[in-house]
Amino acid sequence: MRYRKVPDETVRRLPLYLRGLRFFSEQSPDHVSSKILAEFLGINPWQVRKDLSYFGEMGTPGVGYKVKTLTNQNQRILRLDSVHNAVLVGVGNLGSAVLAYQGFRTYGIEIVVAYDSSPAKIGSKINGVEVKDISEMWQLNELDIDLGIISVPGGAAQSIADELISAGIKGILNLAPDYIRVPKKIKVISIDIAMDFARLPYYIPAS
Amino acid sequence: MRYRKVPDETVRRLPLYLRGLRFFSEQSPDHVSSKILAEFLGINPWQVRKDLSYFGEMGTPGVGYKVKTLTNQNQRILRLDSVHNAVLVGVGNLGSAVLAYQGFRTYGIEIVVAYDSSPAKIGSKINGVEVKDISEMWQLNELDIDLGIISVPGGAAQSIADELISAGIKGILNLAPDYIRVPKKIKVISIDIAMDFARLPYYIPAS
DNA sequence: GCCTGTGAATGTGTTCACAGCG
DNA sequence: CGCTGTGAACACATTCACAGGC
Repeated sequence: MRYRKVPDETVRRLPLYLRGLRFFSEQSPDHVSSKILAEFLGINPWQVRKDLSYFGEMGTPGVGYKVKTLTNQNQRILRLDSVHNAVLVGVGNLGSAVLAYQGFRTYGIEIVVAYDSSPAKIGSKINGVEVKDISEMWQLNELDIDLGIISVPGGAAQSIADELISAGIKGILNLAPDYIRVPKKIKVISIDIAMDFARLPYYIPAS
Repeated sequence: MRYRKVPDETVRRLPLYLRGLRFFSEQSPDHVSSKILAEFLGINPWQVRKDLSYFGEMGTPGVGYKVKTLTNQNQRILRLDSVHNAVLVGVGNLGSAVLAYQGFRTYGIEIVVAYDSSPAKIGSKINGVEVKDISEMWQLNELDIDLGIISVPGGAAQSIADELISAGIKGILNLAPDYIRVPKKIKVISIDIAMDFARLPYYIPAS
């Protein structure tokens, strides 16, 4: 199966494997089997094997996958082997929470600067990150930042995205409830927590 | 195509259509076409038509879909036509942000109580929602709550999920980076922002 | 002429079953 | 004998193309 196109769903699961590998590396073993890893993550063993096989032969028959090696390979594939700097725009409730959240660091991603339009917030520091005036976003060009997080209210995301892109950002995590139109070169991943929450009742049998 | 099984991906998009419909209802028109709606949401017209057709004939050829009617139908399908009460567990950064976030209300979901283990937080009110001691979660049984949000640190989600389920919760939005094992009757939707963010560099061409 | 609804065709992802290595 | 890697079978989702209603 070498050299076949990697399914997007496989890419989506790569960070999940990283999460599992991190867990097992804190435990004991040198090796994990697809079965053990899958069980921990709540998926099937053959899915794990198939996913990993897209990138070459990663494991050893009869033994499993070497935790450390697989972690490194996985990080390299996701380009998480080098540090990525990120900018966050919109220091509201969600934006502040994201700033305070340490979870990105474990993947080698660091938020180095934030922007907001509210005078009350500009100049302050949240979790060690300086909040600057949104009208100074052009300065981003000077910095080595390739990722952006948009956590502004609905309706405002498109113009922020445009600014981020013209400031050289290559990938955007969009937390606003807006569809944003971008050039093909730019990758957008959108999360709308309210939308995900809203489909939960569908699955609940009538009370 | 009547009476065929509704694809999960279609259900996932229903709240998206609701988002679009809300936008257009604030504008002018009685009707929207699949083309207009699709363009606003960043998807294809035929996807919109196919999705909606699973639930019967919703539109009028030559005219489009009636905004108000489609909104009502959509809400009924998602069971968002009645109010749902929710509980949130874990009033950290993310949990507080979610409490303060108004976005759920527009879907008819209301967080009515929160729990945390930190004495500093217990007894306080965040955005009008009282924070109670996590050891009192059994009291949930008394209330009419069917949804739960888990926003505790990684590693703690499973035990919280167990408690929520034994307190009668039917659906869980899991924001913690944990896989949680639940009975078949219970629906879990998991969001791991860090994980989604972490696959962004994969799509960015080498700098 | 415009727009919906939908079978058919296509594309994509998952699951299976097993050959082959350690 | 356990576990990986993978073609093949299957399941699911998207896209197309167009018949038919307004």
